[in-house]
Amino acid sequence: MLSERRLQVLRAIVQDYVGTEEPVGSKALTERHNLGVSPATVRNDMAALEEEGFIAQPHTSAGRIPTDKGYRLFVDKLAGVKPMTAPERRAIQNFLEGAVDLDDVVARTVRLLAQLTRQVAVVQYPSLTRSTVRHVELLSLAPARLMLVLITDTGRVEQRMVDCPAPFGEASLADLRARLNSRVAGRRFTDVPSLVEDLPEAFEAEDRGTVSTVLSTLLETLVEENEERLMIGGTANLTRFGHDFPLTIRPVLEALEEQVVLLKLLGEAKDPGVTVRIGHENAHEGLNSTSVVSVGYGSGGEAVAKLGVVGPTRMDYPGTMGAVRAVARYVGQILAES
Amino acid sequence: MLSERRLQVLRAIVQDYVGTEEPVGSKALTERHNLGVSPATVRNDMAALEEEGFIAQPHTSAGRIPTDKGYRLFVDKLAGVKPMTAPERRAIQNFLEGAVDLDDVVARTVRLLAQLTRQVAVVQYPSLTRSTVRHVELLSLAPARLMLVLITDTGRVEQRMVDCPAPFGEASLADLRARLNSRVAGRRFTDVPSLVEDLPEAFEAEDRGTVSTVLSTLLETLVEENEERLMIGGTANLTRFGHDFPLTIRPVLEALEEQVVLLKLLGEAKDPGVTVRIGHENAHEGLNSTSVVSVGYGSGGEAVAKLGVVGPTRMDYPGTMGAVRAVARYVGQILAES
DNA sequence: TCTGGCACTCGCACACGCAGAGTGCCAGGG
DNA sequence: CCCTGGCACTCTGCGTGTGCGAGTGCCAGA
Repeated sequence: MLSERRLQVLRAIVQDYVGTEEPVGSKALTERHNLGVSPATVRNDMAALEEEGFIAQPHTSAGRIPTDKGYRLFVDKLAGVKPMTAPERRAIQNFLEGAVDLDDVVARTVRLLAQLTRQVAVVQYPSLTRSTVRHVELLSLAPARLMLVLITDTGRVEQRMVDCPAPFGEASLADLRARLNSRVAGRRFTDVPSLVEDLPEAFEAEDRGTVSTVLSTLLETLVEENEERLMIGGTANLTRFGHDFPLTIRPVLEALEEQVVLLKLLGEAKDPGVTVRIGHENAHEGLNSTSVVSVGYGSGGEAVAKLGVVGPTRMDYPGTMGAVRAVARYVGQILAES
Repeated sequence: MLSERRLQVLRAIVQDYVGTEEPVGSKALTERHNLGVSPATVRNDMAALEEEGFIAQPHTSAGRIPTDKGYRLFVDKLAGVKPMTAPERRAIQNFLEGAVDLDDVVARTVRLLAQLTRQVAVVQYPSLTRSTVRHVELLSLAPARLMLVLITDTGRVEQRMVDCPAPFGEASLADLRARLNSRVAGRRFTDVPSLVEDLPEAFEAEDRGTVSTVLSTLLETLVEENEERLMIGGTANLTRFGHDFPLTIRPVLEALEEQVVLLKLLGEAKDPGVTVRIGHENAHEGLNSTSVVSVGYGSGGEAVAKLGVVGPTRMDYPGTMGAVRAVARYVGQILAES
């Protein structure tokens, strides 16, 4: 186990490196933080920390920089979450309250997060599986062609075309619409399959094919749309990455364009609180030199989606975590109100 | 007026510079293109071209590079649009045909354009104003709260909440729905206002307030949604920009995040054919070192939206223009079919 | 266990010199 | 009149060499 002072040294190294972006040496450390010991002692501690793999030196006779393992220790043990100040909170709230619809909420959240953290922000649209149905609408576009519209309690709208096996009369349509809504309105998506199972039986034989088709389209929508959408922003902040960044930035931009990758990234965060994945902890190798800070948010007590930021491993973890947590909280409030 | 040979020299300079990304000198020019004259002669021509502002040298005793004005002349007079090859056309068609809905069409188009041109692709969603109404649906969510859903012929769906001044019965709702659809279905958005003008008069006095509210919401949707959405992709291609690119890339990324800027950019292109805006011709100064190649596309003969690419001024104009034009054409076809 | 001292190691910035590419200009020839 | 070959000049990029400074590791002493 590392002594208390060595942990303090590590903390100091992380803080200084995050601030200056330059390897930090023993002398500078003792000057900027009053550790109460001399540089020589700090050097010994550094040697030990390096031995354990928490810090490394880019070249012999340069200062030390934290490794992924070092950041991990820092995040887990040495740093808390820095809460937002009262004015910041107010600003967040004001900014989000101006939103007019779900798209706008998400768009504003992305911009807000990017601005607060000065990093790349990623916000997942509220997921369908955990939300509830507000309304299902069926429109007849042609004799054997329907449009299915699904409206969720988070304000999301999904539409699907349905090609019917047989023409479907207006009366049957109205009947189906009414029955469908009385069963599923207000219910959770996960409950829908069992609730509509026996619906075709209530109809004439000639209509059953169409009813089944409509239902299976509805169920498909619930599942398929779990390839959920997300929005990203603040990519201009990537330019603050580092000096050598043509090489660093490219894979990151590529990864950010792959929605699948990002969704997996956010999905991996299982904690109820803020999750941090540092450098090589990220499965996708394009993101090996980045850290991802994410958290779930939701309209009720429960998380319906995730949001987070992607930035260099050399980031201000306490501040970023604080911002992410605060934004998630207020977005949740906004969603609950609407 | 410039002599024929001088134009050839300019063309050769543009082609070589685009290929090599390095200033091109008189000797290299005569070697790579058989102009039939000596380097010395070419030097004289270059001096003249520089005098006129078509080319410039980064430093004394370096080769020449084209200026924005040089590219402009090249695009206008010296180069055509390079048509896609047959296999390329087939590939485009196949790729786009797999799309399942409008979002998917746009997403695929973006990826396709980015891949073909190796640049940043921008695709505007088919605009509302020029498309026609397929269906208007009204749903009652609460006694005095309706949801208005608008479905366009391009498959786009917009929804709006409507708070009614008075409760609105199911019968009135069905009536309004029927009347509304019989008037506007299949009609152009621009025609809608005059078509629904007198609708409230057909209703009982107590319902007129609500009907008016619904109508004005509908009209608002048409106008307001002209803050149209768009999708971008291929930002990773920005890394191919140049050597000094931290400085170049930042404002570009910033500009790309401002939807307003991009929409204005695309909107400026008035030509029926492919439009090219080179370097400083772009109003937004973050894009002063980029060129924008754009074109309108549409489901019928008429353009309902724009798409294009953003890349360095040093780009392969004929190839890019060909790719943009071809993609626009096929997207139009796909939209017409669906 | 901490401290001060000391020798050592690198990386970085800067200066120098050289080779190569490109230019402008000029006088001569078709 | 236009083109050509030649010539002197300019500038960039690159490889080499040197000095400085920051930082380290180790050791002896408190």
